[in-house]
Amino acid sequence: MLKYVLLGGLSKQPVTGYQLKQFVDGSSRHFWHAQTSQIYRTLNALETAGLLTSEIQEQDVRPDRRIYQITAAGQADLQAWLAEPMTEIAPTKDALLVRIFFSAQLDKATVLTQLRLQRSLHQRQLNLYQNEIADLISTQVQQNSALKRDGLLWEITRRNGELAEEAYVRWLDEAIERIEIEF
Amino acid sequence: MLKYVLLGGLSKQPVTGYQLKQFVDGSSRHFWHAQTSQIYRTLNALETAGLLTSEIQEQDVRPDRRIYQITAAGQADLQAWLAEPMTEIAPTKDALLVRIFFSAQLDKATVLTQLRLQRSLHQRQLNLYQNEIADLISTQVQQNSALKRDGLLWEITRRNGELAEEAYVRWLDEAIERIEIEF
DNA sequence: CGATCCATGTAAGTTGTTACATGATTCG
DNA sequence: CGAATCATGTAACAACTTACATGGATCG
Repeated sequence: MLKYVLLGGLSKQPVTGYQLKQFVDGSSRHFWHAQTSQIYRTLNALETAGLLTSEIQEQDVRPDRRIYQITAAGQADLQAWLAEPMTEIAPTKDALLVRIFFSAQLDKATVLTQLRLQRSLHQRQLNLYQNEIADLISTQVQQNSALKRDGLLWEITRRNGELAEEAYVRWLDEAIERIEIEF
Repeated sequence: MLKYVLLGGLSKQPVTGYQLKQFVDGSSRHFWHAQTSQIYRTLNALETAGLLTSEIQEQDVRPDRRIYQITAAGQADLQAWLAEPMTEIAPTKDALLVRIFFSAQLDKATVLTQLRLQRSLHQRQLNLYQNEIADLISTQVQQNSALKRDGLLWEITRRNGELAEEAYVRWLDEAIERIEIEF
């Protein structure tokens, strides 16, 4: 799966591993993430498989860098994967839900502190989607009109994050209220 | 993390690996899941660490089974973990969002088919939360009044699934409409 | 009589995390 | 002058997935 995130990130222009890491920490952070070490290992595997090539670009000021470029085989693999119908829904792994589910022995104050802290974190994430990320996408599209089709998809992806965080914050508010009264 | 799901599943009564697998495929499915093989391996590790013990129970009709029981050390470890404040939000990994983000080269019909299929799957999941899972929790609590505190937490966890799926379906409806018009 | 349930695991492989390692440049 | 940014990786470990393996009992 990281494979396709990287191929996707390379599908527009050749970039470095470092730039892909920034993509994974930035734009793609809310639907896929990875550590630097894993990115470089996956890039090596993709190069071995012939889905991308790389070459070193020497630089005077900054350290030399390795530029990765997607091959025709890589593009074909990516497009085939993108078109594959998904017959399942994405599984969730959420440590907060695990904790809540088993928290019957904890005292009320501990549970409430946990939920309130999460509320502030998710509220901040919601603001990020509504402001910084929304602005980023619209400036990107305005600067390059060739990205109109991409821009729509980025906006749709962003909107998923916004709606998901909205629902999560609403759920936390509900949960806090119920715990206060019934726990 | 699976560690705590298993300790949590064992915190009420001793059960078998098979029953834990059913728990992981059932009630805990929407916040944590695992394969059978991983469950048995993790149970071994937990036993080695002294967080649980096991003994074989012979059965006439059915195959013999190994019953796992949490130790005092296991209970302490679990409670300490439950009380730990979470300073980050759960990261998302969603292959549909990866696909949508990079789908600019695909044709409209393929993208719409993808989204509509996902809509039907998430709608079904939403119904599950609203009906089967809600009923399951309320019958469990009615049958055993000692589970009132647990029942509230289970219900809160279920409600997270319901709100999340509601938001996801709403997002898919929005996305389908925008793609139909603007893509 | 075939599918499903009960019940437990091993082996091999892939994916992901954490820690470590290096070193120049630019910004405040 | 210290922190952050640019830039790339290795090593070790932990977590997770997929495939394989077995075999009786029950249900439709």
